[in-house]
Amino acid sequence: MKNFYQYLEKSPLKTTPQRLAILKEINKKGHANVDEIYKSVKKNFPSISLATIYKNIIALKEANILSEVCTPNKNKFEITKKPHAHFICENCGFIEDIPLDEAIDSKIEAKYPNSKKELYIYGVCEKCKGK
Amino acid sequence: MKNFYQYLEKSPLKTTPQRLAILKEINKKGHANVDEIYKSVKKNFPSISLATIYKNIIALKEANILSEVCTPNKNKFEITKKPHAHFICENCGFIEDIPLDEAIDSKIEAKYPNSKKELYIYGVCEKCKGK
DNA sequence: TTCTGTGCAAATCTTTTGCATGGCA
DNA sequence: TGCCATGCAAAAGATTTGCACAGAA
Repeated sequence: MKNFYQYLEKSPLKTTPQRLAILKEINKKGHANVDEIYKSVKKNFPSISLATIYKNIIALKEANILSEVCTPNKNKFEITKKPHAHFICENCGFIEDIPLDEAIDSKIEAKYPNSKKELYIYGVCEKCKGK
Repeated sequence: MKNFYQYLEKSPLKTTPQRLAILKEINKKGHANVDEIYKSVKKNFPSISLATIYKNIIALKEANILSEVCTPNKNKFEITKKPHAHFICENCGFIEDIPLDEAIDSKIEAKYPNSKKELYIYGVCEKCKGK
């Protein structure tokens, strides 16, 4: 379990209960979109506003605490971790982290040094296959 | 230069001047977002409506004639070609097709057969570097 | 105490929908 | 001619903004 206090303290952002709640929720889900974050955080934090979610997602992304996963449907957010690839279910939108093959990573790095690499693999997840 | 008539004739979609204009515009730009497509097509086609652009992008994607490139900002569309990677400028949003390394491709294919692979490399384009 | 963050409401932007008319096959 | 596609206008959804107040440092 991460210590989100430290994440925020090391950043230029102030530590607020709202920010901690947002980070906790994203961490719990692994990946979540704006609406999912809003609805979940609101349960334990009824006064929170959607504008606060948006403003904080932008701020937390700029502070590199959050990363955005872009899909044809809703974009989702995750806690920034070491580089990895994503498996995305074309049916239900489920996102799963998968290790980024070291050989692939260094091959790209050789050609595009210091670039951010995003590898998305689209398919149908086990749950949806079973239906 | 592609023959967009044939693309449409081979699909379940009817060939209309609007669809041809949309495809021609995307092909010309390489990659374009909804608004760019609308504004450009409107110049030669003043009566076209934004709803027509949206409806057709969805239909053309389903017919696999168009592909979507997902970025943290506006999503863009391109004519579906053989698999390739994308370089995306973090500054101006410019997208450039880059060859998908064969070794990388087959490595992923071995692990995730028949999956759609999307590799995005983020950096700063030459134009923006020069500024 | 200072200055950033929050919450609300309104504004703005984006995308979708319904329906009458037009036009491709 | 039959149906799909278009265009318009309205609706619905998503995101941003301004401002007064609250709260972290």
